[in-house]
Amino acid sequence: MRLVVARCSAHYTGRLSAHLPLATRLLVVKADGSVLLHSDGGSYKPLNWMSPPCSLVVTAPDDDAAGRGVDQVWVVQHAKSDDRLVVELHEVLHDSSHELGVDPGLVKDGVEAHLQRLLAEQVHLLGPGHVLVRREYPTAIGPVDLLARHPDGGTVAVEVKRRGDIDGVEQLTRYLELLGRDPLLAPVRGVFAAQEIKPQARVLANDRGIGCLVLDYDAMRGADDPDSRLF
Amino acid sequence: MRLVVARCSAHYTGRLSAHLPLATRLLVVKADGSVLLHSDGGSYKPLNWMSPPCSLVVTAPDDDAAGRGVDQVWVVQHAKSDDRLVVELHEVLHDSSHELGVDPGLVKDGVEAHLQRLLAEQVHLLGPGHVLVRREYPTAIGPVDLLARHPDGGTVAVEVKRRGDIDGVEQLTRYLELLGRDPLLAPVRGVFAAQEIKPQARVLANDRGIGCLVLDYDAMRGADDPDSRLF
DNA sequence: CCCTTGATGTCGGAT
DNA sequence: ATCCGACGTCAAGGG
Repeated sequence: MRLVVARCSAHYTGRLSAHLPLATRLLVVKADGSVLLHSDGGSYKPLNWMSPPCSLVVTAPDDDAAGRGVDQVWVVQHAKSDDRLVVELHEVLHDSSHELGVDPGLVKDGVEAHLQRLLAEQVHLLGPGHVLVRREYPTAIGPVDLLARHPDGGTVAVEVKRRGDIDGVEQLTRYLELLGRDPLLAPVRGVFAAQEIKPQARVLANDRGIGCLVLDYDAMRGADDPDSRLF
Repeated sequence: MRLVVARCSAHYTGRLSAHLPLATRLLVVKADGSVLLHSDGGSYKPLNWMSPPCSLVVTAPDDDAAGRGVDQVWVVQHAKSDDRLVVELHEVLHDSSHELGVDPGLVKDGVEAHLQRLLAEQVHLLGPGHVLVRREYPTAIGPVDLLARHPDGGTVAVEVKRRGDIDGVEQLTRYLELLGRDPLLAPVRGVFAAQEIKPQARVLANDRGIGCLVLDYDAMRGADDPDSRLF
């Protein structure tokens, strides 16, 4: 990994065209040739970048560029598309290289898949007497997150989201329409389950006769395994 | 901006919990206190990070951590949520600070707004005899990208996207339903215009009687102003 | 390999 | 401030 701090300007052309005026920025060149241009603020997204696979070629400036005070020109070309990033470095304030090695990568916990698994284990949260049929119940238009038997007969289709917005209700609606035609399943009720349900989503769900269930992730995780709450 | 290269491990807790095993990484501390942990590969997204507003506190390791070889501990706490990133630095290989100043920011071109403007100017692409009514035609549920008069009478509502997927067709369908009730506009045809139209979106559009128009951005830009193709 | 969905999405504009 | 949609979205999982 190479770290360069320099006054620079940049042009990107590809899916759009973009230009960065002259300013002092951090340039990161990773081992795979990818390049990031960061300013001293904002979030983790670089001002400009090139994703791998790509190649970096450093050249001397032409006469015109040299006249504008350019010290060196970086041309970063994507290997599979015509995306191209051209950086003009005017003044290099820092330049160092470092051997980092391969990263073991991030270990995650707590995403939608986990919520889905927990609700499958705690299907009683849908109401007493519910029995899980299966997770990821397949349909022609994609898998339903959870399918359960309703104690009064019929079936309950559950869409699980971390944050429940209107799209999730639309998605569940499409499933319900399809599943409702199956005489082995009908009648099919719908439940929209999420850690947080947006008001608009709740209104739409109610309007369509879909139930809403707010999931308490910490409580569900605690019920699943008290020890795992420690971290 | 502070750049540190160090062997480190990290824990994040917040919207999820995540762990980074010990490895050599780049740590970037920006002027606003935000922190990025980058490996020497992957994309522009860091392995772990904390977005502003947040505060960084560097402390000495406790006895247990010191026993594991930890040299210093960074606690990065988000100011408005309970998101927290804890980094244990085992060995610092590089540490430098740099004054970058404020960045003037990115100048973009070529997004959906530009496509919309070009199609408004080249409304003949909808077919001969079409006349533009207006861009951003207001409705109760939001503005329609383009509204035009059809040569055979009635109106054409156009949804413009860079990449046309199923959501855009749904959006246009809602507009058509609403606009069709207006006797001054009816009958209202729909056209889904995008640089690229996904097969599923095309099928759905056809099924609903909505026309599909693939936009050639370069050609439209060239027709608009040949010089602007140079960059 | 293409397609679909989720994301600690991020980011910007409008309400 | 919140809500909503676009993004050079990226990245992972399934057919």
